[in-house]
Amino acid sequence: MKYDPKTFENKWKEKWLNDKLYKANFEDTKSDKFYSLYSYPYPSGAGLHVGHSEGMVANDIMARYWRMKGRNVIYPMGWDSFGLPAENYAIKTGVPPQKTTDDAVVTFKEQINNLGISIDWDTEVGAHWPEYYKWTQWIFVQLFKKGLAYKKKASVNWCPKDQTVLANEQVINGKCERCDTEVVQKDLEQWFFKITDYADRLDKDLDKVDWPDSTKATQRNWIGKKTGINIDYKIENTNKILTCFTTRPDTNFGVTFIAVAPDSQFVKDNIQIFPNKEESQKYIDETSKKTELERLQEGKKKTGAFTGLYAINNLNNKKIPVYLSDFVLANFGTGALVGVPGHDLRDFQFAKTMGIEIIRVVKGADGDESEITEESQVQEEQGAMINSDFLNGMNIHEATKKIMDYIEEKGWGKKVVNFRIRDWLVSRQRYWGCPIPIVYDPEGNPHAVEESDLPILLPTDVDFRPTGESPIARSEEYKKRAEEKYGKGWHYEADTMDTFVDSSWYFFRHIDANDSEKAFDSAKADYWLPTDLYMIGAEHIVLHLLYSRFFTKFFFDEGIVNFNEPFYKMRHMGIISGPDGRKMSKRWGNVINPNDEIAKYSADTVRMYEMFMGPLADPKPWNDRSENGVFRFLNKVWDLSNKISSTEGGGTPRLPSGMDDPKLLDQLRLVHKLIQKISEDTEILSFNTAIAKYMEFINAISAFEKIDKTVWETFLKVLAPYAPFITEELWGKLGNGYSIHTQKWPEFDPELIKDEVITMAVQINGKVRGTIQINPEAEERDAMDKAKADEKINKYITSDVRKVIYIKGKILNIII
RNA sequence: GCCGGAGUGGUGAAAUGGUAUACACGGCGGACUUAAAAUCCGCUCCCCGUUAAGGGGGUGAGGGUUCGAGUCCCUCCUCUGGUACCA
Repeated sequence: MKYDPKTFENKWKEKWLNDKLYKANFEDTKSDKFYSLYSYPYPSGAGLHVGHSEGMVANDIMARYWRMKGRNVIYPMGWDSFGLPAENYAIKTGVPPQKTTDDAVVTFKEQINNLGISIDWDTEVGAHWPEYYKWTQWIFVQLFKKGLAYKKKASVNWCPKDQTVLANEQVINGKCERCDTEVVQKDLEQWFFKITDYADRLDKDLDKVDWPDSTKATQRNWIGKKTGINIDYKIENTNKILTCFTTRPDTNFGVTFIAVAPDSQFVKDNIQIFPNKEESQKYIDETSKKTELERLQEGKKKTGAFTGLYAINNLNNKKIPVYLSDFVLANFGTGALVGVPGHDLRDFQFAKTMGIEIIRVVKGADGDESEITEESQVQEEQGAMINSDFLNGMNIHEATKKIMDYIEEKGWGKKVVNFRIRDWLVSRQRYWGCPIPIVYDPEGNPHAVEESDLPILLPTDVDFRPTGESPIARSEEYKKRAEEKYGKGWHYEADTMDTFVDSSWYFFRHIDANDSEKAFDSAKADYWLPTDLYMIGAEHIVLHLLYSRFFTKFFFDEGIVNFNEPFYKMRHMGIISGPDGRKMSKRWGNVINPNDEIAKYSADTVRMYEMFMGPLADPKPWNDRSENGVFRFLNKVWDLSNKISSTEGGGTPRLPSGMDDPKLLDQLRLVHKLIQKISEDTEILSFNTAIAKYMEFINAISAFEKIDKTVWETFLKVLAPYAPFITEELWGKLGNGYSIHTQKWPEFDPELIKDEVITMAVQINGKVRGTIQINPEAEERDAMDKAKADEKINKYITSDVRKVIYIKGKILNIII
């Protein structure tokens, strides 16, 4: 009979589901556990794509492997089901987001099951389920109570097309990450989470986790920890102080101006006393009209206005003019900077434009001490100090230390650490999200909704069309609900939460998904978390991780959990491009749908091909022909099952002692080596090489007339995590009880993986001249004898042997 | 600019400092077939050599460390991901 997956894949899928074969054991809190987590997908109408399946299969192989190794495994799945696409679809078609989403979830589940992904569906969660978002709201309330959720009027990024606020992280080059529309600035009352309180820990604790270095670097970059000093400058003829943040106080003798952000607090407070008040106001008005994009596009072209104020540099009592300029950011540092045009490119550009003096305080390349007139002379990163009084001669790093201490001693400033990261803006003026559990009294003061009154359900009587105001503000039912509950004039917050709030804690809910009393059980969380393998697309490495880590640390501080990092080991799957090498897209017609591939070949083929394509993390193109190669492999596996010798195997494990059949010994050697290699490769997620080893095994074993039954059954067990369907089917056909997936992972016998002879390369002066057959444990003398006995090698030994390098089992190198 | 990652056959890719190119695809030749598909067998880095026996070269470029380098170090080039008036 031929390999015909259609006759059994569906059967096993149904049976595994009905039997709940992959149920996590929540009673067990002692065994080693394995939490296999795939970043919960957004259930889009397009269904599962090959990127999803790639990550899910990787998680699945690990889950299946560790189950067979005896660990208590949880492999949950959930839905990132709030968000813009469903809402935009509703605006276009009138179909409620609820329906679109629920339909998509059905499709996703079906597809996941078709691939044989071993999900415990009892742990399913969905961001849009009231029983889930009740607890998202509960978390908001906890943050609010601790002062970590707060409201403020802020200049925010506004997308005119989506009609909503965007987080800094969602603005790419001044454009909306979702629709590419130019983002504008708008002043609005918004809810924020105070993630900046956690900035230092978010940076430091990256040392604890096993993540790709690039991911850690990106996180660190985003957090942007900067050590520097805030220096106070007296403003001449006033009692005002202007504080500037700098990381390079070593260059302070080269300061020739101060620049202040036009929208900074200092300017707002003191514009009245600016000698050049009118000119300043004009500049402020001009710059406030610019969009983020315009500001960026100006690039090197600096603009500014002189305030008429002068600050005093305590170091040398020099008068420094104070300017306004929009290259200074109001929300970094103190919103003001000391300008050192000789040693900062931007300061140089500004000084040139405004005609400000430039002083060299660091020697240039090759000790250049000449006047700085060209951009290329601006020395930033290294060098020795000059024109700097007591700092002269020191390198910039020494000088930085020295002057920081000096300024602090004198009381002119204070060392500080600054972060690039901003508080997390969570308000969204959209419908399809988690309602913010805040109610306003008639005076407009916000109050947290009582925990017993959660969840605040999303109203259904809304008009989805965006107007810039949250759609649920126009719900009559929502208005009435608040007034009935709290009295006339009271109303609920009409904004919803950023969907990143939903996804920042879903992995906590998975381990206690049906708890109606609390968000999750602490003891369960302490047992199951942190996750043991988190697969996530490289596109999520900034926001989602930062926010999830923030929540985890908050829970830790609240005493809810005893760990402070949620994801121990994390890996990324590389993006799969179309067969033409281009990004998969409807536009190019190169989208591969896992469903079609399953129909064409089999679920096992799709699984194994996706793992065989290359290293998990690498980007790689789809290749239908290579996929066919994996299908051929599975066909061979199927066909070889007909070569089982039932008389020889008999189901009793054989040991090498007393073995009389050399062929059986050879087969045992093959399969035990396979166990070893597959275990190794699987544990380090080297799935592509593991599959190559299955293929080598099949190529080698097919040379035998008959295959021992025990050997074959061992092979099936070892293949089971990668190809769950065919192995289950063949396992049963050989008369074994259901299910192969609950079998114990075979252990290899160390005696059987040793080679008796290996082929060793022999080098003469480092050049390979031949090979010898030798026992890997043999001594140097044996190796030399064998080498000399080999005519091809011996003919190169033309003079006295000066030195011999012999490494057992590796190499013989003869130096003459 | 800054921070990552990567450059190996026609292609996807393998190689704890130890025979570079495993495994697979594709290609070529053969078997089976009326034929095709499927399947099976052989060859397949480049150059010289008659197809052989033999050599020689070769992992983006150039240096270095080493008995020995795709792998480690330095300089550079290219591609790629992220990020950017962050003081």
